[in-house]
Amino acid sequence: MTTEVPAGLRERKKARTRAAIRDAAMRLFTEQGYAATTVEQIAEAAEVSPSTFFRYFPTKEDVVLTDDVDPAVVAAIRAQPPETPVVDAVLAGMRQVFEQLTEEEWAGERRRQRLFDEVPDLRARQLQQTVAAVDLLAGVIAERLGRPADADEARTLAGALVGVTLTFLRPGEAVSFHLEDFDRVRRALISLRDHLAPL
Amino acid sequence: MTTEVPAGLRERKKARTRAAIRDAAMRLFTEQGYAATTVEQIAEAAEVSPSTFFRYFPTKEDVVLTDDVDPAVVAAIRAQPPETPVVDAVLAGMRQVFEQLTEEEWAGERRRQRLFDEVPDLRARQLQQTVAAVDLLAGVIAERLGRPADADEARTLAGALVGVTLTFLRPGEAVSFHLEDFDRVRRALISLRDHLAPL
DNA sequence: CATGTTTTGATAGTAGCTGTCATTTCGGAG
DNA sequence: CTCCGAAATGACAGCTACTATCAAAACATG
Repeated sequence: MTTEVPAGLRERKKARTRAAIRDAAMRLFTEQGYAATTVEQIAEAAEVSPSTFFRYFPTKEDVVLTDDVDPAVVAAIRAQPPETPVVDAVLAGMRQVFEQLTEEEWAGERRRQRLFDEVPDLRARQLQQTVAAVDLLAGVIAERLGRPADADEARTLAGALVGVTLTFLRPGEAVSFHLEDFDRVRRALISLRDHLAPL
Repeated sequence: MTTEVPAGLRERKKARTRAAIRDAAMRLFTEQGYAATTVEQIAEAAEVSPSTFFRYFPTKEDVVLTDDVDPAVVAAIRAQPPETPVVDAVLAGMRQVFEQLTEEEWAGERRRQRLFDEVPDLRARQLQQTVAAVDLLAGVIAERLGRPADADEARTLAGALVGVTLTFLRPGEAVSFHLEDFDRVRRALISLRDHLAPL
């Protein structure tokens, strides 16, 4: 996402090492599969010691689990004009971020997604991140509604939105997230509203 | 839940062994913590070999992850009169199942929940189960709506309902799920509906 | 009781992850 | 440029979850 070049030589080398490890790992994962790739192999391919690997990534899983889009989405939502209704602001924010992704970033995302679909452990972890995203989202929503951050109202809306989004991000689903998909989400939300009418 | 006594001696012994392992594990977990308890210790406490442990539970995590309530909820929803609106049927189904739990079962649930709150790995796995529950729920909802099982409409509603429910089952929340909590969920859904109105 | 099947235990091995400590690499002060 | 303190690295040892294999024991059935 936002690629800021850090100052010190040390910092830059660290960033390079980190990238080298991740690139090597992703390459090996796609070549031979996740389970079949050992940390030792990754370390060797990245020309570092296994110790160093674990200094950069606490677990083998974490190599795949770097996610910068969620915070970006939150920022984009926050940037929407305050008179926009909450749900529309959320949809617009998501849409903006996804539209700005470069083709290369999309490719990386797709590779990651494929790994998630294949490796149950990774999938479990990703879900955890998703749930964390609910908190983030609930925070922004609460802001917009002028409620305290832990208001039931905000948390419910966030939970429902993420729940619905999850529904469209299932394994096997093409995660393209272009205009047509947003229409689909919108339609889904409308039908949801109608089902809630009898309450 | 439904405790059916199996016929053969072999089956009964297997059930007993399984229970012994789980009981020993849960006891040790609460005594010394999850991470600090090794499979070897559990096996010893249950008077089986480590090999046997892994025959009964594929991973250490699975000892904690036995869930019989989700299917029960689905069955209860299915048992609601067909003229009841979907959302009400779901709420009623959940409520019935939770009301039928014995105090002992509640205690076990609470212990499990505490472990989930403490151990991130377990939490991740539990989430995965939750997502699987969305599928189950979507199935029943589709039935009621007379739609195909993979209809967006059903999946959306299921996703939203589970998402909202998740919101009220967070770490730190008291998972009592009695009448007052159901009112809370209902109110949350009503506010959700109102926020979806502008669409 | 004799048979075949299922369950179990022992053993050995792999790999993820942690901790420690000496060595190297880097940034800044003189 | 040089020296010094701090940070990064690598080598090593160790623990534990998990797998694979195979022989022994427990059970079911005739």
